[in-house]
Amino acid sequence: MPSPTAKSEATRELLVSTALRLFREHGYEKTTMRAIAAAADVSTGSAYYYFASKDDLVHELYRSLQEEHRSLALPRLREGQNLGELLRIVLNTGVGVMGPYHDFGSNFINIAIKPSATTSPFGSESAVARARAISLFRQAVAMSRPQPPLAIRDDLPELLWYAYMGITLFWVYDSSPDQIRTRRLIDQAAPLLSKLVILSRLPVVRKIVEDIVQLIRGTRQ
Amino acid sequence: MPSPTAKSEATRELLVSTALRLFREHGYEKTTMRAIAAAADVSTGSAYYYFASKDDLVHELYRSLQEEHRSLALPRLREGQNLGELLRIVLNTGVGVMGPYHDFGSNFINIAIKPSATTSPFGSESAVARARAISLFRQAVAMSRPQPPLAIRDDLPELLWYAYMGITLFWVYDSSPDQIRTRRLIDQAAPLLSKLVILSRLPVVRKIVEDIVQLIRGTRQ
DNA sequence: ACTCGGAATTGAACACGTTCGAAAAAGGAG
DNA sequence: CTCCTTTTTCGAACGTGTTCAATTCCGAGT
Repeated sequence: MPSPTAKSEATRELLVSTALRLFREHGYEKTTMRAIAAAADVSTGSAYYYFASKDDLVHELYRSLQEEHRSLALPRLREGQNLGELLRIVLNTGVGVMGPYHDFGSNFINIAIKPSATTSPFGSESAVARARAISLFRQAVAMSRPQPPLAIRDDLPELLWYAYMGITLFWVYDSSPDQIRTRRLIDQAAPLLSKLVILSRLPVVRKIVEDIVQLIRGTRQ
Repeated sequence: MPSPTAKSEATRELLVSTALRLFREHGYEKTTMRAIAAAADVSTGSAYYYFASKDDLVHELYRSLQEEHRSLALPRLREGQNLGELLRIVLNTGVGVMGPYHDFGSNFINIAIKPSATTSPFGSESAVARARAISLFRQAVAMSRPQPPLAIRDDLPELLWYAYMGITLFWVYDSSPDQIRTRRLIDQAAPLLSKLVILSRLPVVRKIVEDIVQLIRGTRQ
């Protein structure tokens, strides 16, 4: 894709929308590159002209879900709620959005985990996407009353995002109908996380929390 | 593999050792099933007679590493050390054993993450392998002085194993030479975890810790 | 209007993981 | 030994993701 713009943008979009539809309708494995290309009335070679790999197409789904998560969650957050409730909303909205794709949740992680590519939630190359995901938690933290202690306020969103990653992992393995167990986990974990934040005010605890924050910061290179 | 024993056991072992060698020498992707079969002087079909998939072969590597981790770590643990030091040893030994395979660390996770198969560290089907991994931490906990609070002693090994999984994830992304950053992380995190355990004695903290333990237990179904 | 150069498209081809039907080897019972 | 079943081996073949040389398309410069 050398030139910045062109009417081939339409082809690209068509491929994305086709791919996402097939992913939703037939799952990850049944949706072959040939099938996507055929459904979009282009050759397989053309599909590869726009997307470097099948994973790259899944990456589009990933971004799409992230945006949907954001646009669904933000309006549900009300200023002044306590952190636990806000977290509950953000997390539940998250698994709600992912729900239709539960059957290939593991493929998500497979792709997300690769240290290469822009998809990985951890790799340095996806710092932008990660920051955007974390900003959702930052918003929740900012809206919460009472406000979390200043000492951790800046790092809390990232920590909460890590927790979200853990819950996502649980979700992948959750074979209960409608992933009801994940919902229960969230309902319990959200207020718990909130309590932990409050706890960090305690003088004894604060020392260690500061150590932990330092540790996390250290991992950022 | 219907019959329990046979001299075909030798063929199986040959395939395993060949595969592990090629994995070590050429990495994950360069080591094709055809290459493994050829190096073991059998047909690709035969390789599939013994192993359902390439992942299955990686699973053998996984188990091999786990045993090596165990047999290297256990003799290094001394009764009476504090938990932080014991943890440091277990964790460092772990990443040490994995070291030679760092280049396909992500493949490990890819395979481990699949909700199917016996490989997954979380899936219910690999309860045995997971229990064995956790037992290494149980040993460390049992040897530590002072002993962790009774309230969490039983669940602590599993929690520590989760921490180990997190560190492994960090290790996968650690591109520093010899994964030195992961070593630093371990050296900091181990005493920190130990301090957290001590903290759980505090009356205020204990309540929440009990909630967390309940939560973890709940996730076990 | 013509040419030219890059953008876009194509379908065949490759390598890989995996499957499969059939054949060879290995036992075991008579 | 012979027959029959079971285990083991084989290699061709399939479907997939991906690559690539070749071709067509299209717009800008003259």
